Amino acid sequence: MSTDAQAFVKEIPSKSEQFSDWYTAVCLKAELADYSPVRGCMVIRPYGYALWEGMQRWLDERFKATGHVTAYFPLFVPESLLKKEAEHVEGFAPDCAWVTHGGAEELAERLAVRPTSEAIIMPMYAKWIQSYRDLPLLLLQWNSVVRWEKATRLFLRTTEFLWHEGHTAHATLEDADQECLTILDIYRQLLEDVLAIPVLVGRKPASEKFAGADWTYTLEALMPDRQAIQAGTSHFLGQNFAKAFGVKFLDRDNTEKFVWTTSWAVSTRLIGALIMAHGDDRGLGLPPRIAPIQVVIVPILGKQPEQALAAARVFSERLGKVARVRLDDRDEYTPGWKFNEWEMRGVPIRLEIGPRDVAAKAAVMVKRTGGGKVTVSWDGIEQAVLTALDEVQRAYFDRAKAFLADHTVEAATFEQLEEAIRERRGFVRTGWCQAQACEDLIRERTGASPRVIPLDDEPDGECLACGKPSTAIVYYARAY
RNA sequence: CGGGGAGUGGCGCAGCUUGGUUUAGCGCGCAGCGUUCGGGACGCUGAGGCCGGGGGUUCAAAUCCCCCCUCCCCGACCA
Repeated sequence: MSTDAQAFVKEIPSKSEQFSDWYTAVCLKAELADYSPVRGCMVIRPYGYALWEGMQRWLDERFKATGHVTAYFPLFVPESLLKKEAEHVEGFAPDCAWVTHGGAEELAERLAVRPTSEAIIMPMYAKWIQSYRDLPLLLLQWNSVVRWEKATRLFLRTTEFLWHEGHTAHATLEDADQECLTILDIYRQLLEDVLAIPVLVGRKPASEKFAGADWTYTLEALMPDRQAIQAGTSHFLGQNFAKAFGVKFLDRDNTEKFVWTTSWAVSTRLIGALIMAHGDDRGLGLPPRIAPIQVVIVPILGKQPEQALAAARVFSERLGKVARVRLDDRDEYTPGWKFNEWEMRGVPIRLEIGPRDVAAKAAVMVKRTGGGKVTVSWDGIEQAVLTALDEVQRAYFDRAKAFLADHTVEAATFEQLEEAIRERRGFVRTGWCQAQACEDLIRERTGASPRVIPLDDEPDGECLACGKPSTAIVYYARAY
């Protein structure tokens, strides 16, 4: 029996020793996703999709509260529209999937399957926006986009992926920039408060900005393999798209002006970040605020299952009013099997209810983050569970935050930066003169890219590449 | 896109080097019945496979040759 258990555990590779294999195994075994018959495209299974729905619900509430409304734009982008903004087409056209036929007929103009939707949305904005009274226009859509990636990984990079994309138009630069920052902070809250993933918040260096943007704000998280992952972006598009698509409005002063636009997104890639951030050798680990099942109740059935089952049902109903609860009353599996199964699926809290508990009017509670079994009495079990859920949420965040702190280092010299990247220390904080040549040199010599220029960090020291006084702080890392 | 590795019942694999006693096997899982149930239970019975696809070589191909597809891992580029 114990040897079987060991054999089973080995089905999930070690997270610390075989991170990539571990990641793939967890995605598949926890039934978050599966491979599809289409190259590069994954199937998001119900348990994985429930994570996405959780993010959607949380975000949608904030988007609505900040005045955004949801719309839907076409899947296809005519090539002529995609080409209107020069930098944009250069960035995205190489990775587009193209529709060339409708039925048997060849199309006069081929259609890109949207890699992002600016180019199909802007013509509509040109039509809808006439006056400053039409601004700001705050729209978003929930959709999928397609980018013909060469190498793919479940959730982290797939040919088609799900996201939302916000597209807003404003009368002034300041309004548009403020919009970017408002969204950025909503994203930060999603990452930190819900997904328990601490992030660095800032701007992208020019080389990493969105194709067609003036600047891009970003959230960068550090994964356990010490690679950075871009967790969300908010783009200040300036008047680039407005000018390319002729989106103008008549202002109060009776002069015609181009609008200022933004676009922003987070994708199902966040599910990948979530898996990597909190899982362990037993499988998935889910922060309670995003866990589709927060509490699983496992009755210990034994010879006289009725009593334990009856108590479990009562708990299920009571706790169901304050948390997302699953009663696992399947009689074809033993309790031990279920314990392992639900741990592998990352459920934050488990309650066991057996004959002993019924006799003592108690239940055994176990947190996914550790601490062993504790006995809780039936009275006030709701409060005990809610407290435990908070503790698990905090434990994940604290752990991730400590990891980030432990893997953020300073580099005062080029050699230190080189070594920190080579040794995969994580984020490396340095000064930078913001010259492209210096960035290129560092990229070439170390393999690291500048991930983020923090918003709230004053420049100090010198640029490691050229020795001139730095004009910005930048965090380097290897990245997904 | 380079460099490695892999495709054999649902999953994990063996068989391939040296083609033929292999009727393609093992473990897990699955179905039925019974016994079990506080950390991946057990017995009995049973179902399930044109060996990734296509071409070739041969009396004979899971096994040898060629082409293609897909996936995984390690690197270079992108949410």
